[in-house]
Amino acid sequence: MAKKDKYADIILPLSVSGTFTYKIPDGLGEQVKIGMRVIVPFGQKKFYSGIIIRLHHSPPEGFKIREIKSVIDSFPVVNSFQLDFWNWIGKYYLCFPGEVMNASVPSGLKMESETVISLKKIPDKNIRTEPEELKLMTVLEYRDRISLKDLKKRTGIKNPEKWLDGLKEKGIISVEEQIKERYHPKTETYIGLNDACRGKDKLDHLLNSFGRAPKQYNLLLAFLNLSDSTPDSTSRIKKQELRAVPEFSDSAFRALVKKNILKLQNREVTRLELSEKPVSEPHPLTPMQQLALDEIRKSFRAGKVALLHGITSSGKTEIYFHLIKEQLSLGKQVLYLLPEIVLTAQIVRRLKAVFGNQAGIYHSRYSDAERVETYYHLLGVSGKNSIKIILGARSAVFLPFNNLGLIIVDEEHENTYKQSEPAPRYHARDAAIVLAGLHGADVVLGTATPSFETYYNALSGKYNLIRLNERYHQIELPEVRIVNLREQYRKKLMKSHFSPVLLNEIREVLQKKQQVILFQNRRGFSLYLECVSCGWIPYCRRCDVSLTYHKQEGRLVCHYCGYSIRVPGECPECHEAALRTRGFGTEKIEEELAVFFPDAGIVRFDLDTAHSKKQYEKIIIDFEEEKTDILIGTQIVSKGLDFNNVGLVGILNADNLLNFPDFRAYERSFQLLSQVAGRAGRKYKKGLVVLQTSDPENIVIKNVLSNDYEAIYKNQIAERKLFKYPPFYRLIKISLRHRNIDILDAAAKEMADELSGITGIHILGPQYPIIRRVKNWNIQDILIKIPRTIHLYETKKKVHQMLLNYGIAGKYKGLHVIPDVDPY
DNA sequence: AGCACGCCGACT
DNA sequence: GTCGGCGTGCTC
Repeated sequence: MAKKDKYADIILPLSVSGTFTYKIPDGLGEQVKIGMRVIVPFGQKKFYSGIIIRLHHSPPEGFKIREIKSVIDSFPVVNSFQLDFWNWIGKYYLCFPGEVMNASVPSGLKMESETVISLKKIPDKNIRTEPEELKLMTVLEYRDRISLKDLKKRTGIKNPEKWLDGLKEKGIISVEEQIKERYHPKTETYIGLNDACRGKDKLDHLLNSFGRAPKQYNLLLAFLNLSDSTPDSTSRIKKQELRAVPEFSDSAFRALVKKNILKLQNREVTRLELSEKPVSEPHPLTPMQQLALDEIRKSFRAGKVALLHGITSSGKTEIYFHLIKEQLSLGKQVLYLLPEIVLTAQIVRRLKAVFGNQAGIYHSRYSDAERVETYYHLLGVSGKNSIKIILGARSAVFLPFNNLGLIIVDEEHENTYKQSEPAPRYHARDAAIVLAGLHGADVVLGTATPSFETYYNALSGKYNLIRLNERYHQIELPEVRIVNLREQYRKKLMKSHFSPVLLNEIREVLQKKQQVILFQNRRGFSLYLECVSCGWIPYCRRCDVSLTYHKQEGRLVCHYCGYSIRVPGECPECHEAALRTRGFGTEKIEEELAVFFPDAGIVRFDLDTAHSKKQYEKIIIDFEEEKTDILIGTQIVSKGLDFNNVGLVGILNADNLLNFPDFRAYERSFQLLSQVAGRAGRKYKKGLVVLQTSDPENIVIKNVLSNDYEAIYKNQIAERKLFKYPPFYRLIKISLRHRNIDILDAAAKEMADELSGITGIHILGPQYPIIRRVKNWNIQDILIKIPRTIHLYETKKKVHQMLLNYGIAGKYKGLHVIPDVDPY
């Protein structure tokens, strides 16, 4: 009786529904385990690394089954907690397993084959060849192994397959699929003294033998010095250390190696900055903080999520540190989530000081290799196992934890926790709560301005609410002064975008040697061009937006698709006049401020100027060390940066924040404005906030002024209930895209009709979004509202099935259907 | 997601 | 007439 064949269900990193089943080759039956990576053939020529999620004996029917090519790992790289978590993400956020895998596994651990062409022999020159063949050969003779992609780029031939087939037939080239490993451990070369040269006698003898090679003699002496050696034992030193000494010469070094006096050794080293020892303790808590900590513990014992509602600078971080320490002493892991933007040197430094090499960092500004190493640390791979705490951005929820005791979600209300592109469109705060459930771990949500969903959960008793109302060192809350823009414009008092009040206060604060932060919401503040004569405005060819003027490059750029053109010399429409700039950006404010305050150090802080981790940190450190006086920035400046000497925060225009057409607009405005205001007046000093708006009577502005979170919450929660929005209803936004607008409209209408057939749910739309065309894709949105009273997963399943049918139905070919659960 | 196959416009 | 543009369907 032949033994039963084994099969594996495998997730591949693709946006397709379901998994793929492969046969496990007889010899590999014992090796493969769930969670391991394997290489499998896919389609005509490709190979991918996929992850095994199920092993079984039932051969699938309906297609020819192929075999796993090889097993990559000797241990699972995805554990069972992760697989359960992936499952939930897919089910809740209506996305495919491959999409979840893509978000979870660092790209350094993913493999994909590429076509590689190699030159086998140089053909006879007098053979008649086509010009394409000649071009290909020229490149191939220069680089005799090259990927198909590169070859296409270098020759400019779009479809070289035909010519390559010909060359292959003639035996000139060979074509193969090659799988590249992307992650390589970092190594450093260490230098040691060869054993044969050890001992005083041998060394003396050796040193005397360099009569005609003084450079080698000096270098060896320098090495012995550096390596702090006795004649009998020399420690190894890094090659780069030796290279730094003045005696170093490459030829002498090579000679010493060749003579077997020095020996080289490659050692794997970490890319992570792991400091060995903690150098400080968590600060002792104030009585208020201690009280809060006790309350948090009480919530944990009751199995509830703790919401720590602490005003700015009430010292939430210190409470976290005490909680972390507790978990570590229990041998548990901790996940500490922060919104991307706040992951600055400040908090990283503090965490490392207190927890040493037990603390690891994980976010998108880290390199691929660093991410793989952190991932391996959590898996506990060969010697890498020190990390117990992860400080990370949203994607850190996917790391291979196996023993989580606590998850902290700081600045819980931040919308950067929600991923909107690409799938999985998950919310890290919500996902973290589910993840904690899988591990039996506790959760703390911390914020000064809770999201209304979270606050609702706290008031209804689902979460436990803990208030922390006292500011550190009894710093007083800043004074907020409102400037009525409409009135100021009417009285012609405005100087560009600055009211006299704001300019005066800036001047005064600068005189007191204090610093200023100016906040400006980016939306609606880009610079564009307009024809002086006919009013024509340059639009993107492919998107429904005007192009933004970039002064430095002298170009007009589309912020949605990247399309860019040079600034035309005259209006292309009427040919009568030139174009002039309209609107204003942070650059312009910087320019104007420089005129008003020529002696002040002004710095712009937005995604353009803070591109890399380095630039970003430099701006912050310069401001911290008071090398700059005025910081102008977008939302970036509102996020948890602690500065000590900010006398004034100016909000240039709150209007377009308030007028944004979204049910969360007031919630977000309040959060943003109070967070920005909170930057004013740290450490013993009361600060001032100048808020410019043309709508001073607005309820948000009123409550920012009185710092009344409760009031704005009560107002908005009533509206949410009335208009059927979260937290009373769950939302799914379906975004439909099609090249052809008529097909799109028809599909959207039919889908909305069909969706309304599902019992219990409400449909809004279809409607066009604000930007109704991006990259030549026309867009329509349908909003589904699901009441809390009906079964969520059954409803979602029905909806998802319907959506999938639209994707393939013959009638609406080419329709893209993108579900976004709990959209922002 | 990539890759192949297949059907139409624009150049030799 | 061919080349190559893109739209469509499929991958265990």
